[in-house]
Amino acid sequence: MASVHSQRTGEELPSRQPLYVQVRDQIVTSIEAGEWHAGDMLPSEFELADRFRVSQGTVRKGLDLLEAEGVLRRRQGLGTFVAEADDGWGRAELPGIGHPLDADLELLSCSRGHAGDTAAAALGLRRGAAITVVRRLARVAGEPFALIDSCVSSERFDGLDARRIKQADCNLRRIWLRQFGLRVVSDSPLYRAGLAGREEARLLGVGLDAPLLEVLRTASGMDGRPVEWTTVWCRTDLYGYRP
Amino acid sequence: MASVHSQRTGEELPSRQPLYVQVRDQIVTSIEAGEWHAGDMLPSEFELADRFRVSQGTVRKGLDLLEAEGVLRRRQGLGTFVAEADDGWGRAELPGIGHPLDADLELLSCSRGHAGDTAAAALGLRRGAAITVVRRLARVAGEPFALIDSCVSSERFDGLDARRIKQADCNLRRIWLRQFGLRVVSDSPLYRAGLAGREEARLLGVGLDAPLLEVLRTASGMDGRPVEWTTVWCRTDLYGYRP
DNA sequence: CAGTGGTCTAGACCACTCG
DNA sequence: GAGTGGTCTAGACCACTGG
Repeated sequence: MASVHSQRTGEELPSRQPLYVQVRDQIVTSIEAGEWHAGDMLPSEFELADRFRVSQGTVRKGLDLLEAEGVLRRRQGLGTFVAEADDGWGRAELPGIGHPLDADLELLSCSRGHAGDTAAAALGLRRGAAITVVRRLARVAGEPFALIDSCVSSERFDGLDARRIKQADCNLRRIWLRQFGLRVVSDSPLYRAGLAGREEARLLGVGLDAPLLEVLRTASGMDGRPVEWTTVWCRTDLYGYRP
Repeated sequence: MASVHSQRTGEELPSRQPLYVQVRDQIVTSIEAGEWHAGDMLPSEFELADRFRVSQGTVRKGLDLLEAEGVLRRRQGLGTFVAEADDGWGRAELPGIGHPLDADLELLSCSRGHAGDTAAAALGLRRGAAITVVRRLARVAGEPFALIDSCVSSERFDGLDARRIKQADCNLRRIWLRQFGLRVVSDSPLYRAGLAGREEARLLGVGLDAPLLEVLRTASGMDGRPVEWTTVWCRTDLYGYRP
């Protein structure tokens, strides 16, 4: 990797990235291309250094980035592994110091629509652009906990439908990665409190006007551009929400 | 810093920390001891390397940690600077992509009490231990936005009172640092949604049973032990909450 | 035991900021 | 130009894991 241009097809990227960032990007690209799947062990740092024509320390710095982003997991004496794509909707947790609880995801709907002002701004689309809205329900111990609406550009994720989502166990990030070759990372969310409307109350099993936690978040691809806009409506009478 | 024991007074810490962690700890200790204050420039990496008897790369790794924790700020060509202690209660932000808004903090009360189960568990104290509760109000553009209750051990923060808090512009972290020589970092918060009680409604200027965002968070010292337990009640009808 | 990641060093060069 | 942080290298040794 003596030079960016010698290995890239000729696109761009902000002029000149440090080598360790290029290493990071190359590894993400390889994962997105299907060279390594979730659970696979990556070549050793020295092998990667050889492959990318950089020193082992530079490879390590790139791997450090990816571990911090949750893309890789490393264990001393064992190796570096590709992490399972986390759906990233959040987690339920008991307020008194406890571990995150397991939740089951259920697909409620997958429908087409047009971007309103908020969604368009969040996704960098023009107002009225075609979007696909995926509505899911998260259950904890069988009880409804969160209603999750995710919006993506219909153009970018062409062919996204209920069948595919169910096949992927309702894990959207897994679909982005395996079907569309795109690994995303969640941005920092914005939080609000609101009251349950008719629809939310029915789906979450709470009374009308019950207090609900609203979590607003975008997720961006490796290039930093937002590709997913998610709103979570969360009842927190039993559990708290941990990002 | 050939050995931990040669420079430590003989306490403990998990057996044997890496050198760069020891560098990090030494620097925090120096800041807490008042050697460098907020805004001060630290010695260069090479000077620090000389002082700690390690290589410049090891110093850098320690500084990287501190920058990630928000303790230091570094600017290429300029130097490394001690960051202002951030109070860490959070920030208000307009839901449609915008910057965090400035908030004014007002002290409502500073009172003594006894730890309930939650506070005791969160702070690692015994139930009923003496605690000091600081209640503050955050205003955005003059309008009440958040009610912030912070609990600390009265024993550890002996002499904490309203006068000191006002002198520090209601920035508690600044007091922990300057008066008690302790720099803390916020842990990941837990979120809930609730309804405004009589007290919260009055102070925040919302109606009874208005939806409020509840943020629960501990903050821990350099040694990882929790020292501050904060609950934020936040009205989010106008702005969102960003951690 | 061999192979992995984790730490540490010494030295080089670059990019930025200021006077 | 002098001084700073940012990147990169090559090589060494340690600590952990598995067979």
